Amino acid sequence: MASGQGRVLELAVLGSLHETPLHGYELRKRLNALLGMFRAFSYGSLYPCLRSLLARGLIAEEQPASTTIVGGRSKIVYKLTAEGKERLQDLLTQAGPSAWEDESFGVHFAFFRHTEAEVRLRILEGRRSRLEERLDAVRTALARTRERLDSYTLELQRHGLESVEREVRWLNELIATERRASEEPGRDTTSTDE
Amino acid sequence: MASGQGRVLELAVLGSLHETPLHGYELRKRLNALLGMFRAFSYGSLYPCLRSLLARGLIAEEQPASTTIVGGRSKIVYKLTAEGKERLQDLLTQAGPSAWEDESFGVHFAFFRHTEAEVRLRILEGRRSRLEERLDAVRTALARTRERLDSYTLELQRHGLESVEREVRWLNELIATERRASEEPGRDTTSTDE
DNA sequence: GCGTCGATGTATCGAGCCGATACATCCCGA
DNA sequence: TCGGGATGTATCGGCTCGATACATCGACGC
Repeated sequence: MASGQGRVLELAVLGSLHETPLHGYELRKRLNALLGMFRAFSYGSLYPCLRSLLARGLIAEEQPASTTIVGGRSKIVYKLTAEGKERLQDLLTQAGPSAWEDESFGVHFAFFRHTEAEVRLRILEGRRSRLEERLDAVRTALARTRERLDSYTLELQRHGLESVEREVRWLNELIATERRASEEPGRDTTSTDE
Repeated sequence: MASGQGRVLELAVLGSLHETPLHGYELRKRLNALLGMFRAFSYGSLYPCLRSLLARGLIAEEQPASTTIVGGRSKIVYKLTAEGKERLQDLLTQAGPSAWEDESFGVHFAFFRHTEAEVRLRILEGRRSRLEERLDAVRTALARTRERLDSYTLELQRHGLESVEREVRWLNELIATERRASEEPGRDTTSTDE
């Protein structure tokens, strides 16, 4: 168990490499463009993660192949191995708290294309109850202390509450869409695999 | 420099204790109610922080005082020292990137009541440019890869973009309000100190 | 030709922070 | 009376970030 390595980053890397082989620098750029609004991975976590994945045989270095030896600029291109693809499918199938917490939800969502419809639905719903829990907690706390709060604190609470409420509405729409798509006779959005 | 201890948590603790003395458990509850929507501090960072603050003389243990010795339940109540108040004023005056990043902005905002009007304005504006930077980056990246993206990724981007745009509009309103208040002749919102 | 500046690229280190966990006490209801 | 849930303090392993170091490449002016 010495690796651990934070399932989120692992999923993000595996998922990205599933599309096309990449080297570290480019991988980071893609990831941060993909998730730009939610999080930003740093080299300090990316490189250790790549090393761990390499050691576990989930990714492999791609030979420069006679064609690409132009400059000779050192560049290590990684690609997914068969085991890596299995592991990716595994991670994509997991619909637990680790899929709908703040830091991980975005990453899971970003790869929904490769996720089964049923799992998508469970993650969406899990995310929604997570947010509703938080909403309840804050609303309760707020009700007990409303008088004592100054206008800035109040405004912060109001803004936070509103943002989360909006995300819940967003999730509601997504869930409805998913339900409609899965019940619809003709079309199947799942597109079995790649 | 052995302490460091993450200025954000330090500010949060000092700011909370400025209102009233508290013990760890209660402190955490207040903090997480105050910032519920944005972050949640854990004991794993809170207690080390308290220890560090104690060692630096910024907070002190409060004697149970003859009145409160009812149960005898071990409980360590901390209060701000004079040095602690100075340090708090110091932290509240800092308007640097450390004040408007994702993790810290909420905390700074929560204590705006104790912050000078000028500093408030600079933090608000700093936060806004930070978000606008991010907006630019993502929009640029999006424009270059739009065709290649599946509908889920696109939806994620759209939602993220929209959320950040909303926060920018919120900041715009706050900034306008601040400006109006500071230019207004009669009222002064700053309320010099406690 | 020559310097240099910014983007590309790999990599590590210190330090902060979280989640899980352990342990103890108090109080309330079945 | 007994167990569970809130209160309360505390630590540990391990992940992650920000800063930093180092090297090469291409383009630009001069």
